[in-house]
Amino acid sequence: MSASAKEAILAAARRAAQAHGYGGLNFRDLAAEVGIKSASIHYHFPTKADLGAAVAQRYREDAAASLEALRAEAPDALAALRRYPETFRRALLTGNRMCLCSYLAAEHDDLPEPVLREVLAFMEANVAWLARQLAEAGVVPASQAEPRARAMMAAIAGAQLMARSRAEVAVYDTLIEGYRQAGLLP
Amino acid sequence: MSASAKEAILAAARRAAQAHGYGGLNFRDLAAEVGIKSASIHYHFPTKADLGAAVAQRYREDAAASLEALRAEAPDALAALRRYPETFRRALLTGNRMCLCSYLAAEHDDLPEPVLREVLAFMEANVAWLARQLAEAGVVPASQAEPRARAMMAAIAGAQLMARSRAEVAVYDTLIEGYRQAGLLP
DNA sequence: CCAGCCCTATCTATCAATTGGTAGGCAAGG
DNA sequence: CCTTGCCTACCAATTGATAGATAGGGCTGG
Repeated sequence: MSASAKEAILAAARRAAQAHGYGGLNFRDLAAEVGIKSASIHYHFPTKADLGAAVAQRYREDAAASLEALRAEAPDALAALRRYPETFRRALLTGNRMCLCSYLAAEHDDLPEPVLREVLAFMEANVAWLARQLAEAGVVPASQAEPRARAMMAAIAGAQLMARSRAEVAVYDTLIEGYRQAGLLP
Repeated sequence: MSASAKEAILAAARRAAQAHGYGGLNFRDLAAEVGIKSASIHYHFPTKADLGAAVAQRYREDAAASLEALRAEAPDALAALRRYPETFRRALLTGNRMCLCSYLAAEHDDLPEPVLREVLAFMEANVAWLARQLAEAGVVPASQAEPRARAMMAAIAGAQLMARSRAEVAVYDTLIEGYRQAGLLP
C-alpha cells in the first residue's frame, strides 16, 4: 500500500486543490480522505510546498498525456482542436471543479516557486499543443498560431471561471459557442 | 476618524483580496495596514463574511460608477467598448493584482453566500453594460449582444488571469490584441 | 536456515503559529 | 451620561510540522 498511498494522496490533493486552491489544501482533511494520519502525508511529502509541486507536476503530466491521446484519437488536427474545450468542461461536470492551474494562477502571490513553475509549464504545454494543431489544420497562418493559441487558452480558462461562479455547465457551453461565433475558436 | 477608518478598512481589504482572495484576508494584517487593532475591525464588520460582502459590494458599486464614467467620457459606444479592457489592465499594473470578482469566482466553494451574490451581481452589471454598448454601436445584432458581451468579459478575465500568472502586463496586451485579431473584441 | 538488522510506512502525541471571534474596559464628545 | 470607536486581553479551533515509537518485510552474515 506504499506506492498506492502516495498515489491516493496525490489524487485527493488534486481534487481538493481544483476546488479550494493551494491555500485550501490541508493535511488533515487530505489524510482523512485517504484513510491515514496527517503525519503520514509528511512522510511522502515533507512540506506543503513539496505536496503542491508534486500535485501540479502530476497534473501537468496527465494533461500532456491527455492532449496526446486527443490528437491520436481525432481524425485530424481540426477535429482535435474542436474537442479541446471538452477537457475543461469535464472539470466543471466533476463537482464544479476548475483547471488546477487556473486556480493556482489566481493564487500567484502565495505560491511556492516550484509550484508556480509547474503552473507556467502546464500553460506552455497547452499553448504548444494548440499552436501545433492550429498550424497543422491551417486555421491561421503559422506565424499567428502561437498568439492565437494563447488567446484560445486564456478565453477558455475565463469561460470555465465564469461557469464555475454560477455552478452551471450551460454557462460554459454558451461561452464556447460565443467564441466560435466570434471566430476565436474553430 | 470613524467613517474614515471604515473606508480605510474597505480599501485595504479590497487591495488584499485582489492579491490573495477571500481566504487570504485576515483581520490582523488588515488592522496593521490601517493602523488599528484587529478587534476594531470586528466593530465595523462583525464577521469575516460581513467584511467580504461589504468589500465585494463596494467593488461592484465602484465598477458600475467607473463604467458609467467611461461611457460618459467616450465619444460613442464603440470608443467606450474599445477602452473597456483598460480597467482590467490597471489592476495588473497595480501590484499585479486581478479583478476581485475573478478571484472570488475561483473561490466559489468557500464563499459565504452574500459574497457570492455580489460577485454574480458584478458580472451581470458588466455584461449589461457591454451588451448595451455592443447594441448601441451595432457591433453585433441586438439579439446577439448579450451572449457576445458575456464572451468578451470571460475572455478578458481569462487574459488577466494568464497575465497575472506571469506577472507581465505585456501578456495581457498581447492577448487582448489576439482577441481583436480573431474578431472577439472590437 | 534463521537471528539480527534495517528500511518503509504508518501511528501517537505534541508544538507553535495563525486566525476568527469575544468580553470588557476606557476615552472623547454631543 | 450614553453612544461611538478603539483598545487590551483572551479563547478555541485550525494548521503545518516534528519527535519518537512500532509493526512488518526483506536482506545478510553466521
